[in-house]
Amino acid sequence: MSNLLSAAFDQCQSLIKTAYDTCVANGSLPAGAGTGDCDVPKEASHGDVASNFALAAARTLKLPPRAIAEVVAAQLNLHNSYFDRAAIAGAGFINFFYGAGWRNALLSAIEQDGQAYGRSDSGKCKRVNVEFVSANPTGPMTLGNARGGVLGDALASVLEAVGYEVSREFYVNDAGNQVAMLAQSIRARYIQRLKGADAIEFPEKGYHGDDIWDVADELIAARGDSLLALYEPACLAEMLSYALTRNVGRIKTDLARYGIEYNTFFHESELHNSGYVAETLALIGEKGHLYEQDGATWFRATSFGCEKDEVMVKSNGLYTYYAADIAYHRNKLETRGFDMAIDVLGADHHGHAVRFRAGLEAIGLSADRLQFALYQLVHLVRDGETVRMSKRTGKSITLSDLLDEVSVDACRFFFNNRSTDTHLEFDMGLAVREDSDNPVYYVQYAHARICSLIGKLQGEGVTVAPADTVDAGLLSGETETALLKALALYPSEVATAAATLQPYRINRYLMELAASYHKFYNACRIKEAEPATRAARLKLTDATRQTLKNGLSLLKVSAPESM
RNA sequence: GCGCCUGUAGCUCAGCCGGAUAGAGCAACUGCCUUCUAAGCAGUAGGCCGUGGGUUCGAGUCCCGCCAGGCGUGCCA
Repeated sequence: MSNLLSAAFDQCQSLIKTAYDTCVANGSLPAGAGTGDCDVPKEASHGDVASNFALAAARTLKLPPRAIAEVVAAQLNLHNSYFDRAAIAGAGFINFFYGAGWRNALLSAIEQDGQAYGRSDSGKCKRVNVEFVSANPTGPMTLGNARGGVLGDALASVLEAVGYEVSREFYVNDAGNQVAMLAQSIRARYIQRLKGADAIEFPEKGYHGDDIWDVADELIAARGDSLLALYEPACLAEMLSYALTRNVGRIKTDLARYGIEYNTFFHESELHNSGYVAETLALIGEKGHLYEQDGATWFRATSFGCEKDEVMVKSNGLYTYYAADIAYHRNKLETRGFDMAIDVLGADHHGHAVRFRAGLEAIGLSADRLQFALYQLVHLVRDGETVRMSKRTGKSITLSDLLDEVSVDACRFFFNNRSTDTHLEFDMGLAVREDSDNPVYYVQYAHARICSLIGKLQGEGVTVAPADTVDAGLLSGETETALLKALALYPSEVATAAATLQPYRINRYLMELAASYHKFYNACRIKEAEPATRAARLKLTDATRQTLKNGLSLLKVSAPESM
C-alpha cells in the first residue's frame, strides 16, 4: 500500500518549507510565500522531482524567482532524505535527484506489497454500484456494448484497487415498449415462417435482425405451430418469456467469455411488479413536483436544471422508462444503500445524466451520489470504410462474432486503450490480427521476457534476493533510474484512473512501463554483470514483473510467462 | 436553435492541478541478434497543438467568439 512517488513529493515539500522557514527566520527572505507544487519533470536532466516554489512565490515576495530559489536551495538539508542533491534550473525550478535511499525504499515497498502494490484504501470501503453494458435483451450485443463492458469491468477493478467495495450490476430492460416490440417481431416471424411472408405484416418499428428469425425457428422446433392457437396476448407473453430467457442467457454467456461477471442482474420488471415505481412516483408527487397535462403525468424537471419537463406516466397509463429509471436509482442508493452509483453509458445516452440527477434531487437524494462514465461510441472501420452499426439492420458485427476471431486479451486491451471522451476506432483488420501491431503483445512480451530471464538465472543458481540485501544505489544509470521512476508511478496512476473514471490510464501506464523495461533490458546486461550489480538489476527486474502483473490483472489481461 | 463530446505529426492517439526544448505507436528511411526472448532496442524524417481574441512571469492546457465533425434534444428506451 505504499506510494513512493507521493512520499517523495511530500518530502520535497517539507524540505522546501523547512528551508524557507529558515530563510525567513534569518531574514534572508520575507514571509508569506505559499508552498508551490511538485511534479515529475518530463526531461530526466531536470531531476526526478521538481518544485516550482520559487516561481509561485515570486509575486508575493516581489523578488525574481531565481534569486528566491538560490537562497532557499542554500538552506536545503538533504541528509537522511530520499534525495542526494538538488539544483536550480530554468526560470527558478528547484530540481531534486533521487539517492540510494529512495531506490532502496521503492524496491522494498514493491517486495513487501507484492500483489497489493498499487492498491490503496483511499476508498475507505465505501460501497459503490457500477452498472454497465445493460444491453437491451432484444438481440445480440454490439461492439458498443463491448466497449462498455470492458470499460465498466476495468473501472470496477480500479475502484476496488483503491479501496471501494464494488458491486457489478447489469440492468435488464425487460419491460416497456422495446420489449413489447420484440414480442411482436417474433410473432410476426413465427407466423411468416409457418404461413408465408404475406400472412402477417411485419411491425413498422420491429426488429429486423436475423436473430429474430432464429428465435421464431427455435419456437417452431420446440412448440410447432401450437402457439398460433393461443389468444394473441398470451401468445406474445409466451414468446417474450422465451426470448428474454434466451437472450439474457446469451448475454451472460458472451460476457463470461469476455471475462466479465456480475454480482447482480437486476430486472426492470421487478420495479414495476413490486409497485416500487408507483411508490417512487408518489414520493415525487408528495414533494409537489408532478402535474397533469394532456392526460399524462409530468415531472417538473425544469425545477432541477433540465431544459424541459418530462412525462412520467403516459396517457395510455404506462410508465415511461424515465420513471422506472428514477425508481431504479432510488433503489440502488436508498433501498440497497450504496454510497455511490456509477452508470457506464454510451455518449448517445448523455442526456440521461442530467435527467437522472434531477429525478434523484426530486426525491431528496443527493445527485452527487450518482456519477456517469460516458464513453464515445465505437467507430467501426473495415477496408477503410466506416461501417454503421445498427441492431435493426441485422448486419452489425456482434460481440460474439468478435470473440470468435479476436483473443479476449486483445479485445480487453483494445477497448480500454482510449480515453472515454474520444471515439474509439475499431479496425476489424487490425483487431483480428494477433501480431505486434496490437499493443497488448508489447506489454505481455515484457512480462514473458522477464519471467524467462528470471527462470534462466534461477537455473544457474542465481535467485532474486530480498530487497534489504541488495544495493539499489547501484541502479543509478539512465535506463535504470527511468525504470525505477516508472515503477514508482504505478500507485498514483491507479488512483488517478479511479478518481477520473478513466481506466485506459492503466493501459497507457503499462505500455510505458514495458517500454522502460525493454530499454533497460537492452542497455543493461544482467547475467554477466558483477554480482552486486547483477543482484540489484535482477531485483529491479522482479519488481517490474510484479508491477506489470498487477496492472494486467486489473485489466483481466493475462500475463504470460513465455511467448 | 440549445446541450454534451471532439479537433495535436501522413494515420490512430497521449499530454493529470497552467510550467522548462509538444510526445508515443503505426506507416517511411538507417543501423543493432556467435552474447539474458529481435513480439525488442538505437537513430533519421515528419508540427502556425482547428481559428481569432483574452487572462499572466508562463497557455496544447484556463476564459470568450468563430469554423468543422460526432451525439443528444419523443407521451422511444
